This record gives sequence, structure tokens and C-alpha cells, in this order.
Amino acid sequence: MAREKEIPMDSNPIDNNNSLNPFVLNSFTEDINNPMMMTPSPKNNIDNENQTSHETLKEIDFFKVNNNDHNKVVNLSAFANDHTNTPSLLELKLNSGTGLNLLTPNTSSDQSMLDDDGMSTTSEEKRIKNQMAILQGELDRTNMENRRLKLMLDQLQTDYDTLRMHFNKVMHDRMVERKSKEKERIKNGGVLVPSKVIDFESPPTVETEMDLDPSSSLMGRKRSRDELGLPTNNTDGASNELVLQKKSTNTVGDEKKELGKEIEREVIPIDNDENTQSLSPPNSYTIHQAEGALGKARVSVRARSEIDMIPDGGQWRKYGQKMAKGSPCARSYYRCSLSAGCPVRKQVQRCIQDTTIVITTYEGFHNHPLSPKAKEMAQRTSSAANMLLIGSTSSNDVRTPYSSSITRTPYSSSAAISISSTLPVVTLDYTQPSNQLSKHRNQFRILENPQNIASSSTSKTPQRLNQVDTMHHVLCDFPLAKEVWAMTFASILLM
DNA sequence: CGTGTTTGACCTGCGC
DNA sequence: GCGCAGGTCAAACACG
Ligand SMILES: [Zn+2]
Repeated sequence: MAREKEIPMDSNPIDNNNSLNPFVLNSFTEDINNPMMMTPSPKNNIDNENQTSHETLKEIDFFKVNNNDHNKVVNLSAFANDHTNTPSLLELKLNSGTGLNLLTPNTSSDQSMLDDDGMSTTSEEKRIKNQMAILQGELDRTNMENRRLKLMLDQLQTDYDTLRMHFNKVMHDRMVERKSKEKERIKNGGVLVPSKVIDFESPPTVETEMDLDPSSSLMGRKRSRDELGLPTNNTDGASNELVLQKKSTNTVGDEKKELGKEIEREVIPIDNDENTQSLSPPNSYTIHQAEGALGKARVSVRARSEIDMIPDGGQWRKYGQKMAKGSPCARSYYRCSLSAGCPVRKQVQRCIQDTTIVITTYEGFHNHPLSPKAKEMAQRTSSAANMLLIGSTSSNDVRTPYSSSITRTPYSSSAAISISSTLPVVTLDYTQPSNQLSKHRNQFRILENPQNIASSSTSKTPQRLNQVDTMHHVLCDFPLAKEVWAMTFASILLM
């Protein structure tokens, strides 16, 4: 079969460093049975490219969407040189989504035809020219479409940046306000905050100390994303500064002990409008973050995976393994080995109830920039999402039926994932289908001080197990832009 | 030889 | 103080 060439569809490919997911105008739907469909499979395409690298200078994947969504998939491969002046042959195949399925004879075969005939007929030339013209027209159209999509991407990015900046500003204002309030409250003695589930559809109460104004926020210290224990997200527009409120959750007697040891972070809903949920954050969630004196942050990720080590772009060195009590599965301890002295650690353990679920818990902040690989991963789908997507079989589509739930446990349970102490854990749960989550929307929970819980349920394993079971309690939903919010939650630890 | 894994020993916090 | 369990250390080992 004659060698194929591909036409450039866009001489201005989207920068791979684009912080948004590199949409891949992926692969045509293949029709193997159609002899006219000469475009090879993606794999073959790559092979072909390797073989003819001098001809096919560049292949660009613009958008990558759900593999199951073939109708929306367009795959464009392109020469980097100016195709408009390329007299050589062309195969352009656009899939059914565009209604295009254009194919012209191979150059060589054309040439041979001409040679065979000696003198080419004018009609033949005209036919070819017509086809070229048609192709050119389609090319132009496709280029226009590419530009339009790229503009949309840029616009999205811009909007996101703007929103983030606004969010940061509001958070900062809140922070100042809350700090002063907090000082006063500490002066007067702390008040215990009971565990409570708040329904956002109910009117807010003063008692909850939650600010339900979507535009409101709290604020905490911000840290470089590169320091995040989780793989950082380097998306320029994704420096999601979330909200933090430092609470005095204890009685005066325990105050000294607890102060500086625990910070409770509350994240306020940005947008509760269902119509804008594609870019909306979870309605709300709260996060206990053990930090302060310990300087630790912790995020637990639940994802279905056959392998224990979910590829998160990080470089980890195993330093220990233990058989957790009551669990047939060993728990592994890893330390970041990207930089000497990096305090970031992670634990990997399979869930007792469902051994297909891998629970990975990250702790601490990196003291170094992340590896290019980790950054790249973060740029593409965000590292968090990348980890989370493991279980959903390779789809990068933000429209996957999987949602993540985010919750936090006031302390780690030995049943599910046991990390020392009573430090709370932020849990990203990507093991449940979204339809199981939807009913819990608009809910979040304020949990009481971990210390209080721990002391109130002393060594009661059943309760602990129960706690783990309810770890699935859904605090938010990610109907569309789950990657965005995975990044957001990953960056919680930056504050 | 550098890096990562394995694994028994050791440390620490907590409950009794 | 003792025992238990989680977490960490570090020597031995494996591997490229
Ligand atoms: Zn690190």
C-alpha cells in the first residue's frame, strides 16, 4: 500500500505546556473494512511517523476526549511545513463527526498513472485540481475550527485565572477578618464545635460558623505548589487558594495543647448554581489539616487499581512495610526520593473491604520542585486526577461517569488507612460512580476536633470501622470538571 | 556503584 | 510499668 501523507491542519499547534488538558483531536474512528480508509490505526500511525519522520514532521494531538465518545473525536495529523504549497499527496481523513471522509489517490500512484498514460489528460488534471481545492477548503475549515477551539481553551484559562484571582482576594480579606475574630475568641476561651452535617439548601446558622456566601472565603497561608506532598499542579491558572479557618475547637484547658497543632480548614462553595456546575467546585467541603507544629499535610486518595503504586509522577523510596492489624494486606511506607531530606511520605494500602481499592496517603510538603514528569502529569490532567483516573480505565474525559468525593476523616483508622496519631486526612475518593454521589450533594460536614473524637471513642474498633465505612460519605460531586477540582483539592495543602 | 527493596529491630504513643 | 500497634531505621540484598 502506498505510503500515506498527512496534511497539516494547523500550523500553530497548541503548546504542550498549555495548562489545560491537552485536548487531543484524537484519532479518527477507524473503519477497517473500508478499503478507502487508508489511515492507519493510531499505533500504526506512530510507526509510520517514525518511518517517515523526514516527511511527517509533526503530528499534533489537539484534544483528547473520552475514548467512548467517538463521535466527538477528531484526529488531525499535520505536517509542520506549509501544506498549502504541498503538491504532494494527501490523505485526509476526518471522521464521521465532521462528516468528512476525504481521500485522494496517493501521489505515487497518481504519478504512475500519468507516466503510464504518457501525457496526462486535462480532465484528469482537472479532477485532481478539484479534489485539491475541495481538500483545501476542508483544510481551511478545519483550521478555523482548530483556532476556534484553541480560543475557547484560552478563554477558559483566562476565566479560570480571573476566578482564581478573585477567589484569592476574597480569601485574603476573609483571612484578615477571621484572624481578628479568632484572636478575640481565643481570648474569651474556645468553644467546642460539634460535628454537624450542613445542608446547603437550608439556611445557614450562626452556630456553624460557616459562611455560606458563595463569594466568601477564608484564608490560610499559601505554599508553593511544588512543595505539596501530592504532586503539584503547575497549571498557571490552578493555584487554587482555598479557604482556611483556624478554629479554637477546644476548651480552654486543652487550648494550649491543641493550638498550633491543628488547623481546621473550611472551604466555602464558590458557586452553587447548578447551571454552572461544569466549572463549579464542589458545593463545599471542610478539611481538617494537621499542620502547625507538625508542619504536615495529608491527603488520602482512594482509587481502584491493580497495582499498588499508583503512578503519580513522584519518585518514592520504600522504607518500610507492615502488616496492619486486622488486614491481610501489608501497608507500605514510601518516602520522596526526589530530593534528599524531602519530608514527603506516602503510605499505600489496600482497602480491607474492597481490595481492589488502593488507598494512598500523602503527607508533608516537598522541599523541592517536582520532577518534569510529575509536572507534566499535573499539567495534563492534574496529578490527582491522574491517580484517581487509574480506576476508570484511562479516560481523561472530564465527563467520565466517575465522580470523586472528598471528605476528611478526623483521624486515620487502622481499618482503612492508618496513619499515626489523630491527624485528619483529606480523602479523595474516586471509587464511586457519580450517581451514587448525587444524592449527597450540597452537604458537607463539620467534624469535631479529632482529639475529641479520639477521646470520646476510646479504642472502640467497631466505631473506627464505622468511621471508615462512612468515609464514603460524599461531600461533593464532580459532575464535569473533576480534574480541575482534584487539582484544587491537591492544592489545599499548599495553604 | 548508585539506587531501590526487604525485613527484623527499634522507637514511640496510647490504653490498661 | 507493660503490652500492643503503628511508624521508622538501617543492614543486607537485588538490580541495572
Ligand atoms: Zn519531595
